[in-house]
Amino acid sequence: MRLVIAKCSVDYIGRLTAHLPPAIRLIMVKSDGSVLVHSDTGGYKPLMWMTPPCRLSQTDGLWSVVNKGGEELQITVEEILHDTDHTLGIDPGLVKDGVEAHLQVLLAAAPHTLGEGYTLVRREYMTAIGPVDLLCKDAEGASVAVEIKRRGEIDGVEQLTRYLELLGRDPLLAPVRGIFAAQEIKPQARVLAEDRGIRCVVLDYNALRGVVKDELTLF
Amino acid sequence: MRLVIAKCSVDYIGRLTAHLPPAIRLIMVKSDGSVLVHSDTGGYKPLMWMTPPCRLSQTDGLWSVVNKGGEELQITVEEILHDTDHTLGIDPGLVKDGVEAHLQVLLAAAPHTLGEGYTLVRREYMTAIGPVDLLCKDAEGASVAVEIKRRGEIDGVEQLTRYLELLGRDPLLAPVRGIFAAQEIKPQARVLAEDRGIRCVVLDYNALRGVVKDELTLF
DNA sequence: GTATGCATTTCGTCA
DNA sequence: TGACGAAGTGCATAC
Repeated sequence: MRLVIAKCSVDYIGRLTAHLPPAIRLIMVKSDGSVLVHSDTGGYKPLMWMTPPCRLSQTDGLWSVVNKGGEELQITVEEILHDTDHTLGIDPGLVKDGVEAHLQVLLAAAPHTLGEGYTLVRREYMTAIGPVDLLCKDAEGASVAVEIKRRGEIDGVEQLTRYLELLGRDPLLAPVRGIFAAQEIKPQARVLAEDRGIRCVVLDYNALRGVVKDELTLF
Repeated sequence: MRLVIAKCSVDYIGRLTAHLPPAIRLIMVKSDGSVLVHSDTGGYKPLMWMTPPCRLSQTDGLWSVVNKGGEELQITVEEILHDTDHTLGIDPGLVKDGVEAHLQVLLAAAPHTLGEGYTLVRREYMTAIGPVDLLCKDAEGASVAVEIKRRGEIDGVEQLTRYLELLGRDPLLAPVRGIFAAQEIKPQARVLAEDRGIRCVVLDYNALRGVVKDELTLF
C-alpha cells in the first residue's frame, strides 16, 4: 500500500463527471491497484476513488487510473508532502453477527413469538417470484407468510404483498395472511401494511436471542 | 490526519458485532475523530470504521473509539510499523454532474423524445405521496406521468404505480398513463411495468444532452 | 429533527 | 456472469 499526502486536483469521468479543486489530500494506492482519495473529514467514504480491477499510469504530475469500463480518475499532483510504501500481506476476513439472516434463524426457532400456537412450515419457502422468509401456520392451522427485515420500509410491504397475492392463489395454502416483522418499522410502511391487513411485529433482537437460548437450554 | 501502519486486531460492538484477527493494516485517524481501518485490498470500504462524531482514547496498545450511540471500536495494536501525522486543512467541496436530477432536467427540456407531440406540464408534480418526476401531455392532450431513474428496478415501477393510482383519481387529469424512463431497465422491472401497461423508455444520457444542446443552439 | 430517496452506492449470494 | 437484496449502508434534501 502506497500512502501519498499531496496537493492535488482530481477529476472523475465515468458514470458521472466530478471535479475536486486543488487541496492537500491523502492518496491511497492499494496493492490491487485501487485508488482512494481521502480528505481529513467526512467519515468512511473517499472523496473520489476507483475500484479494482483498474490500472494506474503516472507521467510527471498527472496520474491516471482507468478501469475496464473506460471510467477514468485523473489526479493532477502539484506537490508531494509525503510518500511511503508498505507491505501489509493478505487480510484474514471478518466475522459478523446480528444481521437479517440471523433474525430469520432466531424467528424460525421461535415462531410462537409471532403468535400463540404458531408453528413453522418452512424457512425460505420458494415461490415463482422468490422465497418467502418464513411460512407458518397459526393455532387454527391457517397459513401465515412472514417477511423479515432489519428495517421495515415500504418496499418490504410491497414485496410481502406480492408474495401474499401469489400464495393466495394456491388452494393448498389459501387463505394466506401476512406478518411484516422488523427490528424497526417506519410509520409509512406500517400504515401501508395495516391498510392491506398485514400485521406488523417489531422484533427485539436481544430478547429473541434470549428466548431461543432459553429453549435450547431446556433440552 | 494520522496514518498508522500496525499489526492489530479489531472488534466492533454496536449495531452488530464483528471481529478482525491480528494482521497488518492501515489505521487512519481523521481530524474530525473518525477512524478507518483499511486492508491492502478491497477498494472503497474500510474493514471497520467509526464515523464522526466519536472519541478516540488510547491506553497502551488498546485503542477505543466510542460514539454517542454507545457503539465501540476496539483496536488492539500489537506492533506499530509506521506512524505519521499530517495537516491537510479543510477541503473544498466537489462538483457533480450526470445524476438523476440532470436526466430530469434534460428530459423536461426535450419531452418529445418520449413520444411525438409530447409536451411538459410540470417537473416535480406534487401529489399527496410525493412528487412525480415529470407530468406531460401526449399529442392528444392526455396525461402521462413519467418516473425517471438512472437504473430502473422493481421498486421504481411500484413507486410509479402508486402515483398513477393517485393521479388517476383526479378528474382533471384522468386517465393517466405511465412511462418508466431509465438509463438501464432491469428485466424484472420491465416485465412488471409492461404487465401494468406502463411503457418503458431507455434513456441515452449523451444523446439526450446532444438533443437539448442542439435545440438551445436553434434559438 | 424526522422521513424519504439517491448512490460512481458497495457488497454479498444465488441461479 | 447477471440479477437481486441487504447495508454498522452514508448522504442530501424536503417536510
